Amino acid sequence: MIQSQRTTADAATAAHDRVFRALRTRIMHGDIAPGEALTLRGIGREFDVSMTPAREAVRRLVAEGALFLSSSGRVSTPELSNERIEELAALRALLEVELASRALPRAHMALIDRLQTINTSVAEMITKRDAVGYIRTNLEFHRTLYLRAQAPAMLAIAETVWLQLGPTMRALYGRLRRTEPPHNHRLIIAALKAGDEPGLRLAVRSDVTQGLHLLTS
Amino acid sequence: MIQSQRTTADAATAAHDRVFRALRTRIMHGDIAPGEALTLRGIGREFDVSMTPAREAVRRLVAEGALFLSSSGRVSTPELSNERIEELAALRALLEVELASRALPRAHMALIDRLQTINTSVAEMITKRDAVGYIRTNLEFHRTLYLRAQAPAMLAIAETVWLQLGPTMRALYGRLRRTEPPHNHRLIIAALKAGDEPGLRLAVRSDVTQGLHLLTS
DNA sequence: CATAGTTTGATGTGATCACAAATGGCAAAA
DNA sequence: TTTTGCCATTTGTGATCACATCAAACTATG
Repeated sequence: MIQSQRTTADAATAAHDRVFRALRTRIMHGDIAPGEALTLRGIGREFDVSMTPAREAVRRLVAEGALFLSSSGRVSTPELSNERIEELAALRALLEVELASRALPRAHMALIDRLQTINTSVAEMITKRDAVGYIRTNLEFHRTLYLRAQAPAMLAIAETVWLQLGPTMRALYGRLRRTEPPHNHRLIIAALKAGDEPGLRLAVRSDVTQGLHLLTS
Repeated sequence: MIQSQRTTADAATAAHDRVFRALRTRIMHGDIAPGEALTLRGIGREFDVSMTPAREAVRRLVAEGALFLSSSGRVSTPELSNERIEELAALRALLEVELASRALPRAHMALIDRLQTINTSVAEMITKRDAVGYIRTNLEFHRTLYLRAQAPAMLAIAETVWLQLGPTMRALYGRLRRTEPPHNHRLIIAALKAGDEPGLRLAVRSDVTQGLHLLTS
């Protein structure tokens, strides 16, 4: 087979973008362990593309902080120091409290219903001890809320923070053995219903930083 | 000439990284106007590399939001809407107030002296009406302060925001005809000297958002 | 003169190749 | 047994090419 590339105007996305999106979702959801190595040829083989699109996807992910590039050019998921984890958690708190606060005046009943539905899934993942599923549904909960903030740049930055924390969160929650339903999520929903901004800010901050406390202990 | 690539262990940085850094600095400092188009072959010709490193550099910059990628793959600097500018300014305020606050307890006299020196350059650029020089020295002022916060992830995100605002700031300050010295910078320095955290937060916020007000008016 | 169709040049994309460096395993020596 | 040196394989990098697409200039037609 020679030169059977997809055309750019194809219904399907360009190859490098397809690879990029797939890897990004995988990393954000914690499918890949911290420190796990990736090779360009390996990525190319998996997605049935040459090294070129694989390299471009990797470059984008490195730029987002989702992948770590060693001095010799080898790529792997990052192994975060405790200081870095604390800093990223602080960033989440800073950004997500602001996003939630901006979403509050726009949060109508339909949104709250949807959040409650997602929250059911989150609880289900916890009881099933499905770490990846928990991370995925938990992020979906947060993203659904923040989309209402109408702040795309801020949301994009929050997502890159999630991305950097992805592999570490997986390793963290994978070790965790708890079955409590998501208490803070219910506080968030309650504050949304009540239009209670200080309560909402506090609930979001607690939800975001609770994972950190589990680590330092 | 065939296969005369630099080796990765060379003293010189890899080609794609060299191109990336050069373009990034250019964009952040406002050397490139909003909406200006770039071509891979053009970049390659300018830096004397092939399309491959040029493409990788562009991919990284697109991932950082420094460049806009049209649906047909053409790249250009972004033309920001007013909403986007306001959002990015809000992000700057959020992040930089936090960074300054974290730097405050670590700010010793040597740092303050250096900030004052940089501030002299800033004032000089203003009187010379050198827009690019003003942006460069102004960012140097902020970066010098925030480096003391010991929060690399947060500083990195603040820099990507600067990057996105680069071309627009240039267009903005280029139109601007003012010769006032940087008042807010002096407030920042005074607050640092006094160890006055609320004053510092306010001064940083004012400094960051004042540019916005010049736009909306 | 204006507008629609056409064509030519420019541009991005992905595949493939040659090369240098790094990595890991293996063997030989202490 | 441990350590050191060497070699083969793997891996990233950059150049080059063929191709599809796009944009702009140009031409023909009304």
